[in-house]
Amino acid sequence: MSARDAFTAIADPTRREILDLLRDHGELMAGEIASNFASASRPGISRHLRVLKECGVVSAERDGQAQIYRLNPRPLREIHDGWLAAFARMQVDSLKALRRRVEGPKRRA
Amino acid sequence: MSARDAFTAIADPTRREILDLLRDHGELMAGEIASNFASASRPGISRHLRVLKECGVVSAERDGQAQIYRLNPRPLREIHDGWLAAFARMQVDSLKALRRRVEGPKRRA
DNA sequence: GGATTGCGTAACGAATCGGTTACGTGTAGA
DNA sequence: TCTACACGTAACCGATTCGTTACGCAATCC
Repeated sequence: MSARDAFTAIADPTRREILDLLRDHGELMAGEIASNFASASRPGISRHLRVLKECGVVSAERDGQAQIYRLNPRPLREIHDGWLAAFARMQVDSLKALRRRVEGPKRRA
Repeated sequence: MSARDAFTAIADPTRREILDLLRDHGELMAGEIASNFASASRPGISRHLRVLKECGVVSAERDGQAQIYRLNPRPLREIHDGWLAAFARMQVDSLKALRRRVEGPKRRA
């Protein structure tokens, strides 16, 4: 159970879809979430939900027999504002790229 | 060769470190990159570099016997400005959370 | 030409992943 | 209490991941 961080959470496309659903609907029962997927069975979704919970991007609450899942956007925003921001700020500087292409590979010691 | 997207690229902590190095140094030889890791051997890093290249977040160029790697920030910025932005915009609305805690779980049909 | 350097690849193994079916458990309702 | 429902978990499977060591190949240096 090593790398249970938000990067792991969003690495899988099915989990990203789950997060999309929760973002759009606010909160959803486990079954409601599962019924949105033809690509995976209910137990499969259940395990994705557990992973998402372990990664801290989702929280669950019992309500009778229902299990209500809710999004916790904080870890995602931390990625957005933290690690990823440093790369998003980089301009793709096509001038520099062009010069590289014209002049050929930069010689180094 | 299924999911070779930028989400896959950044899922692994070693690959994130490689991207950090390239962001800080502009461009690096494969060996220079590998020498920064005690946790992985040179062939291991070489394969990470291949994955990063397949994910489109890195480009490589031959220069003599050196292989020069360079960052391509565009896919990362696309994640930042695209999918992740929708979650980053969500405020964590602690008032709503408090109300939920006070009133108990929201009853649903 | 022969040795050295830089780097990729093949082959292998342990661990994890993502899916399945079958089952167990707690709550709701008759 | 008996039944139905919602959900999680166990067990199993094939595929992938991430690390290793051994090797091959092209370029450079003497």
